[in-house]
Amino acid sequence: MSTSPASYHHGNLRDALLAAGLEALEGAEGKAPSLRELAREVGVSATAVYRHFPDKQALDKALAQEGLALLGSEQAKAAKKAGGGAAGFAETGRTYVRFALAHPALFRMMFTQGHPVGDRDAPDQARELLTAHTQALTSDPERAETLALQAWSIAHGIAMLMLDGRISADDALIDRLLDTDNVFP
Amino acid sequence: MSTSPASYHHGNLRDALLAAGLEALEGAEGKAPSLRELAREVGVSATAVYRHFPDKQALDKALAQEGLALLGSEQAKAAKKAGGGAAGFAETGRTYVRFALAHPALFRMMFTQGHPVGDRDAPDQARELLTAHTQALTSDPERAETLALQAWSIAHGIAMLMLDGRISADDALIDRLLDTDNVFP
DNA sequence: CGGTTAAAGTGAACGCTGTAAACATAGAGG
DNA sequence: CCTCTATGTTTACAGCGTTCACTTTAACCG
Repeated sequence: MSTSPASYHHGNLRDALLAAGLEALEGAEGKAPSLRELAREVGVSATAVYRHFPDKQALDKALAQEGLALLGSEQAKAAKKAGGGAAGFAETGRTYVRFALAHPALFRMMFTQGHPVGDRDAPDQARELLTAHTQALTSDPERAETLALQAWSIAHGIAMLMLDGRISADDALIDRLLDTDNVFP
Repeated sequence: MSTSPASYHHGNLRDALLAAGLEALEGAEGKAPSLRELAREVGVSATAVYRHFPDKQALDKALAQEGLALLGSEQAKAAKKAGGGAAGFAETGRTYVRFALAHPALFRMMFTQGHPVGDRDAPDQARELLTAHTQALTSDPERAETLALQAWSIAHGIAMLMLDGRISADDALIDRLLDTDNVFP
């Protein structure tokens, strides 16, 4: 399964670009990779990228969705490990913030480049988990949606403020702020 | 008090750049202005900027602090108008989110370019209001800090998610999500 | 008042970026 | 085997942030 080295046609440039992109987003704190940088990394001319993505933003969007899927799967795993229910729900929140701190550039990309509110065509496991969990907490659908958005907001707010260095990125602080005993009684 | 028109020395380039920057951040949704663009706007060569800011990031930082000051003053005014106390506190939250929606690019700049957690040398009225309000709610200092950071987080989360188009930027929704009856009982 | 000095401007140049256009290659199907 | 098309390449352009060497001008001081 070697990456066929010196052929004119790469084989699966698209996947290679996404892989290189994800890797680049992990290293070198916060710096999103340039299109040319990725092309160089993969060993291909810059304009070859345009055979697979209409423009740089499309590439970024694809990376964002990879990130979204990754977050969703991590949350699902964490919730399951915690035994589901309220404990599982709480764990998805912690996982959300920790994910942001572990992959800052990816996380930013996920929301900067993400599809807006009414966007179909993108499965979002994280979102599904959220609504499922809150719907289990109440029978009132509107109340469930409010809870969902409040929970999302607080986790997202903590994540962003920590990423931006406004509050210290401290694991104990995450727990303290997410402690839902008082927030969602 | 005319801006002396065609002199070699501009007079107060720094202020003019900041003003042009703030204006640019208002128009043209989301697009942060380039250094050259600002210089053009002010009628000066690009490199003149470097006499007043060491690099672009310093300019952005200065713009961010202008924004922070603006937010603080709007919050203070809103809190006062609401009569202070808990009602005033609630109003600062609403004002925070509305400010973000009214000045999206500025708001992003404020947090992207902002001074990190331990940064002195920058008065932050918004932050002061926050701690003052939460300290009035409880005698336990740690509890007050937790409340402050939770309140900040939820407001910031709502603001960012709305700016990024993840939840609809709806005024009624802001009130619903910030409704602290259940969040901070 | 005149001369010097330093602050505040200029233009050209560099390497980087995203993107368009015209051209080259190679693998698949008739 | 030949052709067509998907996928690559090279060249080019404008815009970006930034450096460097230079010019202008206002302010200070003897």
